Amino acid sequence: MRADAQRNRKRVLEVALETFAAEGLSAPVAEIARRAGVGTGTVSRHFPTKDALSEAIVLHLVSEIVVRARELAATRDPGTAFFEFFALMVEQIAVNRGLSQAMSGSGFDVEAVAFDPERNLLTVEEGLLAGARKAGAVRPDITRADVKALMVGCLAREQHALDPQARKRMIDVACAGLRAQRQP
Amino acid sequence: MRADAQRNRKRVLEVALETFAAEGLSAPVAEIARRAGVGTGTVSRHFPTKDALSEAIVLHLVSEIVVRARELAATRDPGTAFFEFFALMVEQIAVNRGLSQAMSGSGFDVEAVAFDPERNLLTVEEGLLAGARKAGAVRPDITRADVKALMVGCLAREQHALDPQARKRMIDVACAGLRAQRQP
DNA sequence: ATCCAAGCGGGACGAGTATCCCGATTGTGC
DNA sequence: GCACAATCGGGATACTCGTCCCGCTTGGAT
Repeated sequence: MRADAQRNRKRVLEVALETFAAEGLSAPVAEIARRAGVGTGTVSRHFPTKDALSEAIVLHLVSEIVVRARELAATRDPGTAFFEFFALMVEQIAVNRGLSQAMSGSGFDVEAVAFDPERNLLTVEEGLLAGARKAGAVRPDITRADVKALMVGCLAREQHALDPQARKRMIDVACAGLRAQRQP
Repeated sequence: MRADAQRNRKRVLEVALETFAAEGLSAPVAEIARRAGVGTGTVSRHFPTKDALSEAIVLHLVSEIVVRARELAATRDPGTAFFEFFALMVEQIAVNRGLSQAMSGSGFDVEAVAFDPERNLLTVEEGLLAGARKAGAVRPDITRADVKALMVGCLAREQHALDPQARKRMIDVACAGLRAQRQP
């Protein structure tokens, strides 16, 4: 691959990351091209479709989160690891409008991307959840889908106010719900 | 208004309700016209824009929910009233894809519609929440936006499985979080 | 039965967007 | 330097929708 092509590819990726984070997934490809200082043709040559572009970005972000999740799993007791992971996910995704949309379902399928063997977020997540369940830190009937749904709830909170205190409160409420035993 | 015009208006409203519930808010107007057996012109004459159509529908649904919420407020103790209202909202909205989208923010503004004086969902909701807070049934720092965010979370759960048991569990988890006191 | 305005159907139009294509340009091996 | 293939830019194309318009139809009052 020619050096300029490599530069352009990297630049498009960076700009797309920023743009999707700021404007959401509906940002036009032409806008990304403009900001990156290239033509639309250059974008679509490197990433044949818009989905291919978003996937490349998400793949990168997910792989970063997986690293931090593994650290948590290794250095904390099961309960703490799980709840810190929950907060970490929400904090990371909350500042990225594109990721929020993807999580909330109005976008492409994050799960499909997350199945990539080397970066398997799902496995780490399941491991953290299983550990927390076993340690009695979360109710035994909670599933991964429940956890994700609560994350989406925390992210939805951002629509009303970008108040960090409100975000913390939501995370706290969600975690309290996961922890509590079933009501009699 | 001529009798046939009245009939058509009603039919369009009914079909649009079903269609938005089943397909979501992105269902084309032309599709609604087709199902209603009328031309697109007929739809846009009765409802000048697509938003006007969705608003008419939401207005109707909200007014129904408000009636039931007022009943709850009148016949239950504050805590029970609030939690049953929470479950009621989720159950009602979960079966309507259009409403779910509107709640999750990827649509028009439900809050604006809900401000309609005679059908003020917000007031009832705030009243139920205040009552529950005062009775010590929910943590004192919870706001209406927090409650809505948790509802969105419960609705997000539906994307993975339409399992009624999972829905109940999510509602239970969310309510437990609202109830619990802040972690030390 | 007649008339005519209210109402209707559905095609025209325009906006927004992703994708493809091709003539112009530029990096790179020799 | 030179040649040429890889790469680029951005206009052309195709598609989906919402909204508007206009010639035809029909309800309902007389």
